[in-house]
Amino acid sequence: MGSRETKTRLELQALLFFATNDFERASLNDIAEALGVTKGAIYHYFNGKDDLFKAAAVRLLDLMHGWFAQALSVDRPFKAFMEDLFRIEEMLLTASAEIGLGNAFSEYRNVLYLMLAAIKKFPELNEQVDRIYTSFRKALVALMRTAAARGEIRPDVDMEAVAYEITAFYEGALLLGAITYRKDYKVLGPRVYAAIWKRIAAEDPDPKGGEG
Amino acid sequence: MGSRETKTRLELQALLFFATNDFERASLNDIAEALGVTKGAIYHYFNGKDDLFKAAAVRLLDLMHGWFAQALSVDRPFKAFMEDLFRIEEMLLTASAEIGLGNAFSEYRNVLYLMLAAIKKFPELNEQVDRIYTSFRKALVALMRTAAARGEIRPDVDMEAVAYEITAFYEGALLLGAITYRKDYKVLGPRVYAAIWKRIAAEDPDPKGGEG
Amino acid sequence: MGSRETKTRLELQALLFFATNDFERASLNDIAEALGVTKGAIYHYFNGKDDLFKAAAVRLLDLMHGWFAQALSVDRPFKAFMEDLFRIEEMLLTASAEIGLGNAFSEYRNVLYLMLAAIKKFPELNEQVDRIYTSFRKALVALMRTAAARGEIRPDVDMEAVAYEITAFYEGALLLGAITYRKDYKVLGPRVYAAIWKRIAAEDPDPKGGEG
Amino acid sequence: MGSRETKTRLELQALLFFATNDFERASLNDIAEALGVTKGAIYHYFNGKDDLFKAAAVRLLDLMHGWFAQALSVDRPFKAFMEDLFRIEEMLLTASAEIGLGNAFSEYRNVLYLMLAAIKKFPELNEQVDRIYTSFRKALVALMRTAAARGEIRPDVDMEAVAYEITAFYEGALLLGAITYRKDYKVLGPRVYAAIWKRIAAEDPDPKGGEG
DNA sequence: TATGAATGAGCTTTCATTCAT
DNA sequence: GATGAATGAAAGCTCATTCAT
Repeated sequence: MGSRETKTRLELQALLFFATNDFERASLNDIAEALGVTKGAIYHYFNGKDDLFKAAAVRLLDLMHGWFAQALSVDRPFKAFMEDLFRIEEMLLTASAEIGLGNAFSEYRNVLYLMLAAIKKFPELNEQVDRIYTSFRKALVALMRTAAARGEIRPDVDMEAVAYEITAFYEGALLLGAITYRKDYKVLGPRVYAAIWKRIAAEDPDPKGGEG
Repeated sequence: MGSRETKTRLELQALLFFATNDFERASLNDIAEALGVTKGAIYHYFNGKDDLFKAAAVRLLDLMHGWFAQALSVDRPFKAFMEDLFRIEEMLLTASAEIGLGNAFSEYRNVLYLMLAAIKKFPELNEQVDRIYTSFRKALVALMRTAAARGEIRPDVDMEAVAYEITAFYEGALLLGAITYRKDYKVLGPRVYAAIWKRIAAEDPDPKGGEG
Repeated sequence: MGSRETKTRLELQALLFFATNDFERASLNDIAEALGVTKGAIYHYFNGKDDLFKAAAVRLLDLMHGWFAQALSVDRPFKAFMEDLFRIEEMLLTASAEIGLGNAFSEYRNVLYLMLAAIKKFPELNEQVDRIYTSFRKALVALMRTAAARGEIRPDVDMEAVAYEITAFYEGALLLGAITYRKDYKVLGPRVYAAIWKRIAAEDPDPKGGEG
Repeated sequence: MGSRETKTRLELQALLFFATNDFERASLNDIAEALGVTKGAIYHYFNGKDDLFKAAAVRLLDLMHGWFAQALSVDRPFKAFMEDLFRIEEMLLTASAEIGLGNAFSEYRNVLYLMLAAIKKFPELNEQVDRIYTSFRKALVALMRTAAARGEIRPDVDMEAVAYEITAFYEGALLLGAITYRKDYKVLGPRVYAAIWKRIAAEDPDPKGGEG
């Protein structure tokens, strides 16, 4: 196996490891063992512990970018997209398994903690994170434009605000799930999106405007 | 100065320190210096580095609980409350200064990182965190009930879902601010809340239902 | 309670504590707690941790001296004395309880370890230990002289050698009990002493000289 | 030099060091310096200070087992064996030098202290110690059987009791030498064994049964 | 390309001792 | 007489990193 492939493999395995192990507390011995290689091998491919972590984090951000892009690229009704948002863990599992990461990301919490740890340690990653969320919001706006053109949603919607609303609510719901261990978002998330949908839908299905 | 007061002072000073210094990366030497005591003194009051961190985290959660409770206890129009939400950093600054914590919490990001680090390290804190957010949402529902009784908002609103929506969006907006360093929430947050308000307000100020 | 009495009490309690706790591993905090006083109080009466230990050890040697002297002072047949030797733990228990030391010395092992630790730490104690064993052997010889005068044992016995034999065998049996946790001495000790007795008794009860 | 050899070397050197230095009082810095390696190297091979001590102690017990076995394996008259017992320090010196331990064990006291400290600290070593002394006694009994078959000692001797007597007296004599610093055993030991020999010898050289 | 023994700086922790009260 | 908060020196231990092989 060539050098490039080995390095990639190590990055993915490290990502897998850091999904469930705190970077600062893990020793390079632990990491090497988890990766099935020796410490020396790690120093062949990376400039040290920090470098390995950063490489793994960059790879995570790349993967997230791909996952988000893929989730938004499928052409389908906007409503269907919104309904799918909280199937994130299902999506993560499928995506993880596809690239050999197993079920390390079966909990979004792991992704969130890992991302936050990486950003805190390498503030320069903020740029990349920013790009991910900016493009996510841009893609949402694009989706809404298409949906408006198709007559799915009203054309006078403040699409930028709604895109931000969806993104922030989505992240917030996952964050609350991460810090309280209650997956309220599985139940309440769809209800909230239904309300948002009602607000932006082209034809109000309930002329009286009542909720619930 | 008695033992109890000193311990409390150390906890608050540690909280202050951890607001801007990563716990795992800080050595006990750094911490002791920042606290103006010797390492031995820390061990006199705490069972070690971790114990000090946990004590500081518990104190933070207690403070957050108090801040939230106070913010929700003032009797005023629901709309005014919503408009105030994103003045969090102002509120934090005032509250911090009051208890001698200076401006360590001038950025909510610091609070968020600290809280997440503490929860990851001490999962048992989840219970306390859960209590904070649960009571926050309950207080929101109570506020809405009062508002409905006063005729401010529509009585048929799914208050539970709206409370969750506000909480999650709020946290998500702050989280996005933390990981991207863009304070979009200062601009977009109020716009989103305006849209939510329009949806639940007793009298629709825009009979045509358009946004923006 | 006066100062002198308190000091004596502390020494005895420390002895009690060191009977089951290794001196080097015990912290002064542990000791103070076990003694029911504060560290400061210990420094009132002693010059520090080592000084306390030495005082306790000296007290132990004094007690041992007394126990040995008492055991040898009772006027009775020499054979009876030998038969009693391995009732040491019974004797220790009685003696300990009498001076308020409870059952800390229910195992001779504890006495042995404590004495060895003290001698190793304070080689000057060797003199006192030497005196104890020397006087034990001298008392044995005196007992044998009396016994010979009474016609209990043969007058041509090499009393010094027998005294040494008894002493060394006795200590050796207890040592083996301490390092192997097998109390063989309870069974085999009396058998060995019976053989020794047969050798020194005035009238050979078994003219054929067979053992067992 | 391979790992296994280095570990063994460290264990033997540690044994050498602990023969004359109290384990609890010695710092790991002292030990590392004496072993000619860094503290890190010690942690490379052992799980800490205690682990190193235990490894050294186990090695000592192994060596003792070997020494005892060797001393008892030579086929010669039982009397000659008994006469040799108190040449232990000579034997130790020879054996120590053979395996590169120099003259650390020129005093049996050192062996005794080390063994007692190890047993107190690691009670699980008792099993191994027990095996050593049990096999010592068994070997003594076997020697006596052979001697009886050869007509050296009387066949009706209670061999088990005599084996215990010899072992306990031997250990006791060495213990007294250790705690009083008087090597009485060098003079009195042989005299006592002479008396024992007279008791068990096949032909009583002194028909009148007198001692000395 | 890969190893793992060895390092040493710096970490967390312990604790006998002091001293203001 | 007695306290216990505070100290600081030194302990045991960790670990990223190096380097001879």
